[in-house]
Amino acid sequence: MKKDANINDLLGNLGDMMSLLTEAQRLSLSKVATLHKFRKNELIYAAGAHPESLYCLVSGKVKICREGVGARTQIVRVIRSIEYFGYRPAFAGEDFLMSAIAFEPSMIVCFPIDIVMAMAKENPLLAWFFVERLATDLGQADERTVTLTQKHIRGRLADALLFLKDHYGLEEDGYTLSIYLSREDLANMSNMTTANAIRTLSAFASERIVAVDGRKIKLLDEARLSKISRMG
Amino acid sequence: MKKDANINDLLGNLGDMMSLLTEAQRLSLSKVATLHKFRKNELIYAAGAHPESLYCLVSGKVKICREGVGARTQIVRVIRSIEYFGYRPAFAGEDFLMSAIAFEPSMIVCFPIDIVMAMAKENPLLAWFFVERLATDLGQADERTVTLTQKHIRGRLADALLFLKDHYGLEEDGYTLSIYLSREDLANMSNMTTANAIRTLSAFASERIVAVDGRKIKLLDEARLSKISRMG
DNA sequence: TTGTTTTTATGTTTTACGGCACAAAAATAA
DNA sequence: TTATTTTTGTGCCGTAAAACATAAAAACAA
Repeated sequence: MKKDANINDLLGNLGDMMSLLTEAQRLSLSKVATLHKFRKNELIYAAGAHPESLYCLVSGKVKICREGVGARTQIVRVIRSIEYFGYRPAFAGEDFLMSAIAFEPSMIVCFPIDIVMAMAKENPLLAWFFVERLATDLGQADERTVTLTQKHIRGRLADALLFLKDHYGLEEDGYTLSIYLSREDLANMSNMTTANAIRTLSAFASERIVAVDGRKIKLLDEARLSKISRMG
Repeated sequence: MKKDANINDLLGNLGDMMSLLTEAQRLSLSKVATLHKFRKNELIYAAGAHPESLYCLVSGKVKICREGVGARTQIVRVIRSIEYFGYRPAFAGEDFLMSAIAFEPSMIVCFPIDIVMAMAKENPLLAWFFVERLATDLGQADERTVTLTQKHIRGRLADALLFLKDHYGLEEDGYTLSIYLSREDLANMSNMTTANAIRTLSAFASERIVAVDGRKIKLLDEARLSKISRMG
């Protein structure tokens, strides 16, 4: 984790949340904000740690994951820029349940979470900013539980691919997912073994639903994917 | 759903949230609050409906559940008195994803959700009240996903039993769960078929981990249950 | 370059759990 | 009471997906 100096250039771009603050709050937050760089696969925070910061991903991509039974990892959420994360445990009065790891080189601004919490308890718009995000995430978490427990392997992988498209988008060609994941990460998103992620992705490729070139995945037939996601 | 009159007696007991309001807010909310009674298994709200109310369970017990793939129901959350529920979808700008159903005869106070939201956007303590609850629920939802997807049947049922104990408590004898669920409900909490819930509960009984008398379940050996929950 | 680790790929075996069928028992209704 | 529906309890069978094994390919290091 490398600390950097030119942070004030960035604070203006942390948009949605910053605009909810009073001038005084914005100023006092900017004084305690710190900028950090993470390399690919670098740990940002670890499950079990005590939360100290509110994180804002400025550039790059981040996964939030949980070690489950017998070292089986689950990717629970993924973060894109510009998105805030890492605040839930502090708000619930808990330590981190999840770890955050950079998918790719990432720049992150950190704010002391106790300061943010104190501000939220005085600034209803800031508090409501988090209400909306938590409410949305909770809905997604519940949906995800149903998906992961009730759909079959093909449906779960189809869901993961569509989710990645929705979240990180496509490249200029309009087909290629703009995030390149290992088969293992794909498996950890879809709650299956790596071997099954490989097999199922190959099956999709041979059915011309996707095209695979290493870690590049082209979604050739989103309608089929949606159907697989819904059906089985 | 039967509407009732003696609501003002109750509003004083809706404690934690009410105490966060200004005098004016408390007064104006009390004017629009309504009291409703639900019989056992009566629907309180249905998935797909547009949220209109904030619900507060005054007495009774409620399950929040989701119809999954092929009519397989999941019990996602359970509500005890006095607890607020049904606010998430409105806060996220969504319709209900879940249905709420009374486990047993229940009394519920309803407040118009748009009024509550308007108040929260002006009253940071009220907003923070929901932040804390949403943050806690989100943590539980994520944990639950790992449990349901990675643990085996015995572990999942053990979890459900311990969860029910934590949430609804025990009767005076110190052993009997103070909620009587059908095997089907137990299955829907643990993500398994009814037949497997019956089988596994019988297994626990023959191992003297629990004692079963109809729908009454005594937890004889919580340590074993915790161990089963952790191991598999 | 060559060696080493990681990732991808595919085949085989095993098993946990769902699906189905069918009683017995209990709850509810007539 | 008797009839009917719902819930509980077991057995058996099929299968989806994990576990295991092994090899090829790619990435990375020396």
